[in-house]
Amino acid sequence: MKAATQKYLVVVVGPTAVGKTDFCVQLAKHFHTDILSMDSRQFFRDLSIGTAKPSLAEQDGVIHHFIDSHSISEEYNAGAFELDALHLLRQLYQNKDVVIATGGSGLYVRALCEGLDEMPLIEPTLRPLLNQKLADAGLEALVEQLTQLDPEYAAQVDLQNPQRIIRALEVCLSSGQPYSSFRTKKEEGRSEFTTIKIGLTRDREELYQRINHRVDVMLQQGLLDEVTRLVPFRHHQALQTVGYTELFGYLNGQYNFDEAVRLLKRNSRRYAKRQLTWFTRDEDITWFHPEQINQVLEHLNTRMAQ
RNA sequence: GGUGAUGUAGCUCAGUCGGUAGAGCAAAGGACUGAAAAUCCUUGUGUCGUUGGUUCGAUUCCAAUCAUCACCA
Repeated sequence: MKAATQKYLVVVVGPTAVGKTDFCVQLAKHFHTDILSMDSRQFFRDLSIGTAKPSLAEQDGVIHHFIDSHSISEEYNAGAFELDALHLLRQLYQNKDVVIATGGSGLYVRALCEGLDEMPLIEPTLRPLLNQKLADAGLEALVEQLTQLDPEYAAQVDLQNPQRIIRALEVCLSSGQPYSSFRTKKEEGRSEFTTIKIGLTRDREELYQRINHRVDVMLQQGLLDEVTRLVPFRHHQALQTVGYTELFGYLNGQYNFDEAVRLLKRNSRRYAKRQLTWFTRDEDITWFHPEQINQVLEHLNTRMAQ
């Protein structure tokens, strides 16, 4: 019927180092289309080696969006990404039927595929204040404040997680309304395009070997130099990142270089585990091994014919 | 060949004056609505090297044996 005008977003997710980049470049070439990155750290121009950002050679002529799109001094977040990415997709769909989106940041993937609830603007001075209160008065004080402003949310959040509590308080204090009143979970979905989600995974042991090896390669490529250059910016949110924090610790003299490498590998493995925890919960994802490109193409054909 | 030490969780080790064991690291599982590569929660059963002996009962004592290490020849 309207198959000719149907638009598709092929979403490829998976843990770090599983092999998404190479896989997606192949997919993009097959569909003669672009890649939209959903990776919360590859946005930043000054973070390259440590984020395993695809080099120009690896991009192999395929246009990658949301890579090198921001400066580390910018505060970027999942809500802004949702708006920017949707805007870009509308442009791309003017002359493409398929776009590939890939990344490992679960919240950003959700923002693009499902959409986040609309939230009020936040008064930017609040977060520093609340962080100060956390340091001075402790978590209990924040919990108490939240219990008064939004008892409903207080009953369901992890009350031991300061970031969750502070975010909720930011919303409550900025808007004068409880955070929970905005969390309507209205299942927005996307009417403009059809999303097909592909998950890439490997045996845990194989994945961990790849992670360990990739860290060694990053170090050979000059990760330590990259991190050293970024020391003046280490307090930016963009640099609260695996690969950077461990080497900052070494440069600070907190431990020796071998220990930094050990921590870097370990934290990368743990990050991969967290990604898998997030993605395996998503029942819309169909899982493949990165070498199963032909099976994936078959799967996509079938889905697109429906 | 002799003497001594060691052999307990994936790794490094502690411990049980005989009542089947616990730390650190590693690891596993989970949560997640604008900080998300962030943040937070939970999780320790392992032939106590092997085979015998003593004992109501042995990982703990004794003997033999194997392995590893050190020293002496």
